[in-house]
Amino acid sequence: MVKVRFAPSPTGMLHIGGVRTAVFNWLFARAQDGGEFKLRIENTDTSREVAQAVDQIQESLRWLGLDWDGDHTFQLDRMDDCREVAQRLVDEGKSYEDDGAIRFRMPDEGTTNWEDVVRGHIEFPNDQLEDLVLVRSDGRPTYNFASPMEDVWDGITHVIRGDDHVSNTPKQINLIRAVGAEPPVYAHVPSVFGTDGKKLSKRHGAVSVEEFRDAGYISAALLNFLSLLGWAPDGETTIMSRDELVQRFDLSRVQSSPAAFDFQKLDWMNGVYLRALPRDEYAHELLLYLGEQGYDWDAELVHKAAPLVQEKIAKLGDFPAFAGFLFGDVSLDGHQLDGALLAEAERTLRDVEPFTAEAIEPALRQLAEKLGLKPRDAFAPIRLAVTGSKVSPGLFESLELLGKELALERISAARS
RNA sequence: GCCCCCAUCGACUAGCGGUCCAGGUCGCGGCCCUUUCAAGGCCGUCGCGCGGGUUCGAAUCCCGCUGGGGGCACCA
Repeated sequence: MVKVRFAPSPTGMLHIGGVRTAVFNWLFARAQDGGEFKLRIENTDTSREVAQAVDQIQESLRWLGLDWDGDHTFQLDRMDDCREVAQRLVDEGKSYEDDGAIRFRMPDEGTTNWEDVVRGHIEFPNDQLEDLVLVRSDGRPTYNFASPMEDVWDGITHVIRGDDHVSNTPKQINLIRAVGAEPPVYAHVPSVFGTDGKKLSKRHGAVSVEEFRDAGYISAALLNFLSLLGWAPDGETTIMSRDELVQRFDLSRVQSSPAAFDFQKLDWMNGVYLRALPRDEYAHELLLYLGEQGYDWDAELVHKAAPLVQEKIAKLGDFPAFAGFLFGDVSLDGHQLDGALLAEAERTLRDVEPFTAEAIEPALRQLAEKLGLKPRDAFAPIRLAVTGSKVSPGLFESLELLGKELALERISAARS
């Protein structure tokens, strides 16, 4: 039976690099029958900021579908237990007081080593290991003490974490052995970089789960993408459902070299997921998203517009810019329009009845032909007049959704 | 400075001694389709960091170098 944990510290938003670690933990746990995934908050105080961060972490995890088992736990709650253990270690001569702090005596000969599931054999000379402070002089246990202790108490079998912890590991192993426990299996996963090879940070774009959500990525796509950052089931497969991910995930196949976060590929993948959605579900997602983002747009109209954009936008967040003309006035600032052509278009469209895409299309095509214009040239000014942009959903469908009255109004306004 | 780790197309990766003059995906370029933008179809571009070994044979194993990352806290 495996048991893993995700242990973020409640400082600010959940960073996407950290989330990737959570994803690996979760996939690993869910892949095993009865595997458990625990959420542990490594807090050292209980401020209001912490409470908020904890909520946000949980919300982000939930959104991604990374469910954890049982209640989340707080490191802070185990401070007394930690102090007790530290005292016992002092009594046993394995630790000692130093200026009011308690230090753990590291071995100073030989090596400490382990078989890392992703890195293989790792070995540290013990003379490199400094005596670890377990409890500060103010009585607060340190991270490098509390964290491994919690792993022991929680019965964690596999510690899957970022590779910035590699050099903490030998200290933690020695500590765990000193309290008479067996160290867990370790798997240190590589970090996530920006495309420039530097650590992923704000200037690369979105870095927190919330930001990706706000930008209109859908969770299934983000999960799929994150899973593939440092792991691949084979050389071919890229699109995998949640279930398939769980089924195929293999911790020992996780890459030992760092991966760069490619926003372009994420966009592509999000588009794949969006396009694959059944129409109604797509409209539903879109509506939900717009609501979350504070757009108070007519639901029926959004629903009708959805099929027009499904194939065209990669993120739900692109919708307002792409189809916003259906929900509010457009601005034609700085555009020079062919008045004569618009006059013709207006006249043509006035006679179209019913005002549907099927009826509009032949009418406008006929007009283009009559004027000796290529369709693209004839339609461009109309598109601009009606949508306020050179790019838009299909023109005929857009006209239909806008309605005859509004459409004619905009064309007329654009002429003057 | 010391310790640990990493190294295949621009990016994510497959590859675990011969089937690789290195495969897939994104991107990029071209063509086709086309009412714009997308989507789709076809074609193409681009890579084993360097130097030594080992071996009949190396992207694959070993050593060195170079480059990158992480750590060396009474931070987490």
